[in-house]
Amino acid sequence: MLGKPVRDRKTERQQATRSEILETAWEIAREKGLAELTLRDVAARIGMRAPSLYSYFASKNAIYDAMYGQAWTRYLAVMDAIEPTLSRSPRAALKTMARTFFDYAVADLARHQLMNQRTIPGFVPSPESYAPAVEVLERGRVELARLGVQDAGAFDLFTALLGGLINAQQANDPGGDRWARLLDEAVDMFADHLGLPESTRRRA
Amino acid sequence: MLGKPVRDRKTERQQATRSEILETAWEIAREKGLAELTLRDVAARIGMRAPSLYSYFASKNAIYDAMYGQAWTRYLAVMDAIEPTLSRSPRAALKTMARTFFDYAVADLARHQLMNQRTIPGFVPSPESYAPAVEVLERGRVELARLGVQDAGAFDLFTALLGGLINAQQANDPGGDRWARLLDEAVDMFADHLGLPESTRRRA
DNA sequence: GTCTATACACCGATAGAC
DNA sequence: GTCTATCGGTGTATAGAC
Repeated sequence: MLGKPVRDRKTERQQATRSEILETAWEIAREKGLAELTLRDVAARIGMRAPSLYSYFASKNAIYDAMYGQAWTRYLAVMDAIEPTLSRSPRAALKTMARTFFDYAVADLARHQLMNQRTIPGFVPSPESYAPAVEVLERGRVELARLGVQDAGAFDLFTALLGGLINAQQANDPGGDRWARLLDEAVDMFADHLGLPESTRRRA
Repeated sequence: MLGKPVRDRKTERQQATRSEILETAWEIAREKGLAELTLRDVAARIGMRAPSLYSYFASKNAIYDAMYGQAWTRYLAVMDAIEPTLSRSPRAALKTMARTFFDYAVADLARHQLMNQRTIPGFVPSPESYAPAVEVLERGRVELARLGVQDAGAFDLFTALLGGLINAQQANDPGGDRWARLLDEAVDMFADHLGLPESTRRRA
């Protein structure tokens, strides 16, 4: 009686192939656009035929779903990295959080579309992949509460403001900074509205 | 020698059919979603076959394009209607403008997707159809300038804020009012930031 | 002149041989 | 597990019926 091996080489191999598929999918999405991703294209780049992908993912949407989960999970890691640097000043911390999310969104159009827009017809993230997105939001909510922003409506206002700036930047000035350079001002506007300490800069 | 008739019955008929196609396309988009629109479906509902539509529109995207133009042109009419009611109070006028645009966007999901999002892969509005959208923006810019908001960045901030609220409402609480009820507060926040007269309501 | 039938290339997905 | 073959769907091009 030899018992079960510690490592399951088969599932390890399976996982490696899944990762390879996802990596290739991201690559194509960045090159050609998220919607232009095709199974035949993904398969060809890794030396397979399209139907073989169904051994690793149940459908094309399942691939999108895994990508969605990856994108949000990776952003959780980004949040972990910046958390220690969050200043004691509420405004500075708000600005860092906003800037970090803004930059992550703007850095990869395809990823941003998948994470924050409904650009793939019929795609709805599974609860499993949605979980990290919820956690990002929840961490943001907690962090803002810590900074003195406890009102639920205020948090909704903050996310809408941030999302609006990201969207405007991506849609109307991709690659530029027309809305990016308004980000700090927007956060100050929000902070002023809530009466957070420090700064009172206004426009003429 | 009879000269050219005053009315061109042929182009009249052609125009009528074009309108019928667009009307049907809107109907399907509202029923099934903008992306689920198919030429075969449109054609079937008006008693045609799909290829026949090519006598009236050069492509499917040309249909989307015409719809895009219609949506923005109709909003111009909405602006005409509310313009006389715009109060002398800058804040009240801002709120009316914001609320009007918000309601128009939220009233028809498919229309909003077409007007304000890039949800159709590969669709880019033609200059011709883009014109009314530009005019809406330009009128908004002029109106805000009249109210004392002359800074270009401030106008960009306003559009981003408004767009963010609309987007959040549609994406996260369709049919509800979680972000709709923040609209007046958001406008006040913006107005406060710019130092516009009247009101100073704050959150705790 | 309008509309249709046909066809093409491409897509996601499935069935079954190996 | 990967393949070939195929299905039903799409947008679209074109030849020709009436």
